[in-house]
Amino acid sequence: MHSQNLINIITDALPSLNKSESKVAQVILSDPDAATRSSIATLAKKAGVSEPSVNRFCKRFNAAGFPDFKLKLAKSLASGIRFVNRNVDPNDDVDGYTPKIFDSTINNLALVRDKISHSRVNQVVDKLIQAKRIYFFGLGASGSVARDAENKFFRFNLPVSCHDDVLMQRMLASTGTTGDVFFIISHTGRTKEVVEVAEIARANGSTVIGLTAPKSPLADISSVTLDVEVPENTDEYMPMTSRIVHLVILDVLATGVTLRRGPEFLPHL
Amino acid sequence: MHSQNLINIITDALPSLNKSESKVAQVILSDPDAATRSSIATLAKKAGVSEPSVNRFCKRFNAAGFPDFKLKLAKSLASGIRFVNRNVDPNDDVDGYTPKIFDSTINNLALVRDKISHSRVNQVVDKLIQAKRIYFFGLGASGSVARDAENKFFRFNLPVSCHDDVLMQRMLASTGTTGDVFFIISHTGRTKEVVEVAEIARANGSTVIGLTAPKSPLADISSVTLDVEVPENTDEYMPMTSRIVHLVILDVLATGVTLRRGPEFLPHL
DNA sequence: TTTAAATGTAGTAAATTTACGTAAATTGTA
DNA sequence: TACAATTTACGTAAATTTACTACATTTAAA
Repeated sequence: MHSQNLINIITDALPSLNKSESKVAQVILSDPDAATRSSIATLAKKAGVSEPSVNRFCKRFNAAGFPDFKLKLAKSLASGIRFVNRNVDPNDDVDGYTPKIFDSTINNLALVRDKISHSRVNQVVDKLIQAKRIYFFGLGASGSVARDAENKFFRFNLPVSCHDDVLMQRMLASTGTTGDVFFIISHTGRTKEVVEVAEIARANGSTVIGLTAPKSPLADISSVTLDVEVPENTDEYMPMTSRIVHLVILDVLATGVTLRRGPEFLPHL
Repeated sequence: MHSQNLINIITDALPSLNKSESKVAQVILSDPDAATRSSIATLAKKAGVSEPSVNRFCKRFNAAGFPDFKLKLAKSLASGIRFVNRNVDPNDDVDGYTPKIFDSTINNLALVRDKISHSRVNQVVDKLIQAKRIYFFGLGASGSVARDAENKFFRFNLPVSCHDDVLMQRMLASTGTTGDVFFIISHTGRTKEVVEVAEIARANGSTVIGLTAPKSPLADISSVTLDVEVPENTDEYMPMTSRIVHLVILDVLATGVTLRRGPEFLPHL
């Protein structure tokens, strides 16, 4: 938990708020920028609550009062991230859907940036450096993530390979031994085939790293899990952003490995 | 155009200010953060001027009034920290490099979000819908981007394929005809082989869409170019973020195609 | 039914802005 | 250079808006 964004904090606290507080929260989240420009009276009216309720809301989030809260909110907005996660509308034109898709991706990245466990990242970097051999596994959309990872790590001169078909994955998992690392990427962590492969690998003493959803079957069976909690896709037109998050996490891991190994292992481009 | 930092604006305007205004400016510049937290009265006292002078100062800098000015100042302070593209330092530990890599990716996405030509996106969506067949081409890191695109568009039931080896690309380009769309992805747009493939495709009357750097050879030869101007990688430890930007642009295109074709073509998951 | 928590009302204090008047600076003219 | 005319800068005080506090009422929980 690094520089937590006020808007994320409010979103997280949403379920624990009482009636009038959540009304205030909704108004603020629906248009945070407008909130920074309005007075306590107008905001209270918009939310259908009294002015002191707004004030109490602010204090609940560690602000001295309403003006201080607005200031903090403004700072949160300044990061170039528009947190209002508007869904793609079937009637949207280019001007509509283009920024929405960018914003949604950016938003999810910011979320994971603030939530990802640094100690887990460190653990995984350890495992990758110690690995005799690294296998990147993924199916479907995660297949191209695995391929990207292979590409990147190969340039670092690490013993890697990548497989996106179940049969090959299963075969390799069953011939793996201690010292082999199976890096398994999955959005849901619930695909039967993927979990089975992980089970086989672990049964043979290999290390399994899961880049997947927390509390999923794959997460449970992995030696180390990198949890990626990306909100459910509520909108059918909105693309799956977990791929992107996975890619960036792999960038982080690659950087971690490079830094740990020192400059003499830098890739030659 | 991004709005310049308020602190820079004030510094620049310093010589053109009159007596009391420059007094106010100096107090604000000496400690901008304190300024955001103080009232108009305390600030006026500190500067040795009257309260309306402070108010007038704020209005001179296009603020509605003092509170609005403080808000803008706060944003400038926050964005100064966030937008500074901090590079990965060889001595960084996990807590250092992890947020830096996320931030760098997020910043680039925000940049392209604000710069991408919506009319170009529309043009490309047109071409993709009209295409008899779509080929996604990429080499190296762009190869996995191409694969991801194939995956996505395939689910929309479009006639797509993906190729990441030069020989196959060249072969397909030379057998392409009018109605075929070659979607070529390249970070630099300067790889000799990639440009050649584009040339061959165009010579045979096919449409070439370039997802690449502006003013590059590939951009020049493409029928339509989607420019991705991602700042040069100054830091050797910082991963290439253009891949991610490319993926998101492909998400945008896929969404555009889906919306244009209507709900009956929605992919079944 | 009692108690505690949540929310609202009304009054007050603080902060901000406006209107207006005076002083300073600038300009033009003799 | 001196002096009036005019503009611009600045401050005072009043008006207005805004935010906060103390207390009352409602609502929910025990």
